[in-house]
Amino acid sequence: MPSDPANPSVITRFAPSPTGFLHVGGARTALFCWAYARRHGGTFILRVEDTDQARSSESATTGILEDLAWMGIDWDEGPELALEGGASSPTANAGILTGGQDAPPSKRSIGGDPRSIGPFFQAQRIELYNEHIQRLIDQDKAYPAFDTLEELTAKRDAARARKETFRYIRDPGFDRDAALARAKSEAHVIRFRMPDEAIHVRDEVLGDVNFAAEHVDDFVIRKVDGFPTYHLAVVVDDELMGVTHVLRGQEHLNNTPRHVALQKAMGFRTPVYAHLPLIFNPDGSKMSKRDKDKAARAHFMAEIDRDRDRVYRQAAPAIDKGKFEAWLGDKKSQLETQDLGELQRLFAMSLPEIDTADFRGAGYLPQVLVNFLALLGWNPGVKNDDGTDLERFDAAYIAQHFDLGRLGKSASKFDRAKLLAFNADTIQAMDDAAFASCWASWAKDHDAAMLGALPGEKLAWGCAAARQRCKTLRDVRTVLDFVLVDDGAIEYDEKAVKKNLTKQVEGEPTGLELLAGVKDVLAGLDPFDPEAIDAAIEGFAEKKQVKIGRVAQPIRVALTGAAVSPPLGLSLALVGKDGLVRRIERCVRAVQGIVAGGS
RNA sequence: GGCCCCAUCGUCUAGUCUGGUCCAGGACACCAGGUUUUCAUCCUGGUAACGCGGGUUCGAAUCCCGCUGGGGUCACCA
Repeated sequence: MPSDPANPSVITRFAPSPTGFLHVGGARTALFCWAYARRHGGTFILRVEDTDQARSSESATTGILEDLAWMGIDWDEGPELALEGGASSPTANAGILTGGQDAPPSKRSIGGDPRSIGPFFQAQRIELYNEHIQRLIDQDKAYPAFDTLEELTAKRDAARARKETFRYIRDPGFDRDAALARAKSEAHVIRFRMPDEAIHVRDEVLGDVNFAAEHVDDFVIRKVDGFPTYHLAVVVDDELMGVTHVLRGQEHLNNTPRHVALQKAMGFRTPVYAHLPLIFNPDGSKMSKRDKDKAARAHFMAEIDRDRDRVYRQAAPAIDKGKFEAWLGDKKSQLETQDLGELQRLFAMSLPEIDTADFRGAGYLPQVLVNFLALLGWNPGVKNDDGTDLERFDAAYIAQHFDLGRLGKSASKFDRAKLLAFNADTIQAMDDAAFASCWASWAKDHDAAMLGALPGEKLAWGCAAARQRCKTLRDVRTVLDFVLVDDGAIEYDEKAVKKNLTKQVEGEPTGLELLAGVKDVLAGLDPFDPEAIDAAIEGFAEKKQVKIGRVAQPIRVALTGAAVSPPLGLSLALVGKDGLVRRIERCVRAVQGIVAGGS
């Protein structure tokens, strides 16, 4: 890893708050923080901002750490995460496919605390924050305040009614000693005494940004529950952990003057700031959990129109009926993430992907997501030999070339079609064996049914048959769906039957006749493998002096009900000889019935 | 509404700092052909953008101003 002499000790951090899954926006921030540290041979810290006691959870923390690791983002300092061993784990795959730049095989976990700067959970650092808060109070740079939430809300509403901006105004008759005495026995927050001066922020992406003094008020630095607010905690931790570069979303730009003022007041350094452009939905709205909720509701509304009872029956294992009804009935309500996840699995719905875990579940490859995310707001500015822009690269490339100078300023819309195309291209570039192992490890968690239907050599056949037809790992399910269908449950497409089985061509046998004929050839085949099957079908067509399509298409109809399937040899081998014979016989009977009934 | 940020094809963007090589390049999507026993893959070609108005200049996508539009933020959330 190249180290930059001008920046001998770059330290970056990603500091998620564990209130849910890792949002793609957060994932990109983490990626850039990681890449910047790697590029400069520096240190990347992961810190968990769990000062909101009510909303934080341990499971969310674990989920975020795992999603980062899945993308191949490893942190030098922070909570430890044990890596799954073995080449089949998603994490190991990420490493292999991104050029093996991740943890060496000997490294079984990421994180740690070599500099003794932890703990990395803010909830465990309360005393540290209190020391600094006390110092600010002692220096008269902060003070206790006793306003109730109701009072503040009332003032805010009043300001809004007057069409003015609410600013917290210190009581003109404020008496410091009295306030300190009162604070000993009364619930209170601590507010920072914002200096009466304009704040200048230098941002590596946006340039110079100035905030006039009157627009920043005395903000709370310690809540009534004793926990610090984000502003205080982030400033103290960044200083104590030696953070030199802060890369974060542009929604934080307006917080920066507060942080700079706090740093000045406490005698801290101001890190280099780089505010990253935001990421939106294609329609310009925010990418939020809500999108999933809305899509799911729309899906169910449509389904219920068709068959209400079936939907309720099918949903039953995932969600309480009352809860389900209440949610469907109230467009403003939102389902809990867990319930929504269960329903999604049960109904095999595809909902808009918002969180990293969504993309993982939908069958996107980690290196593709990383590539695509990097392109949202950054690009290497390099041409390929053929004159096209370089836009396909892996995490290792980003780690070697990422720089702040090439960050964009304007927000971008998340184009799933392009991500899908990238994913498809990457799958097309894999060989069948690599695809098979990649899919199998994914399917273990996300499509156990299909994995179970492909024992032994069928896994390789199935993946070879599906790969070229897949844009995501999940697509294997759609492509090979005919394998899972019961032999006796195939529904025949009318047009396909007419075109390929019953249509009469002067001087040639019908598809139905050819199908019946080829059945005997296939039934006697041993071994029943793709090569043998293809050879047998070819031989049969030759003997009957028809083009191969005249034989192939009827078989497809018998196999899948439609005139579409992966290559025949592979497809037939997947269903197996017995299944195939059953399907052909059933198809012949069904079509003969149609012919007899119709004439 | 106050404050702050942003503005090139439908979308992601190159080009903007260092004005001419740009009647603006690439990618995805879309459209039209071609290859293929089906589907898909694949190949070829095409449509398509400098938000508007003023400056500055011999010359502006590039510099300046205004307008318009979009976004962020205004919590004892982070």
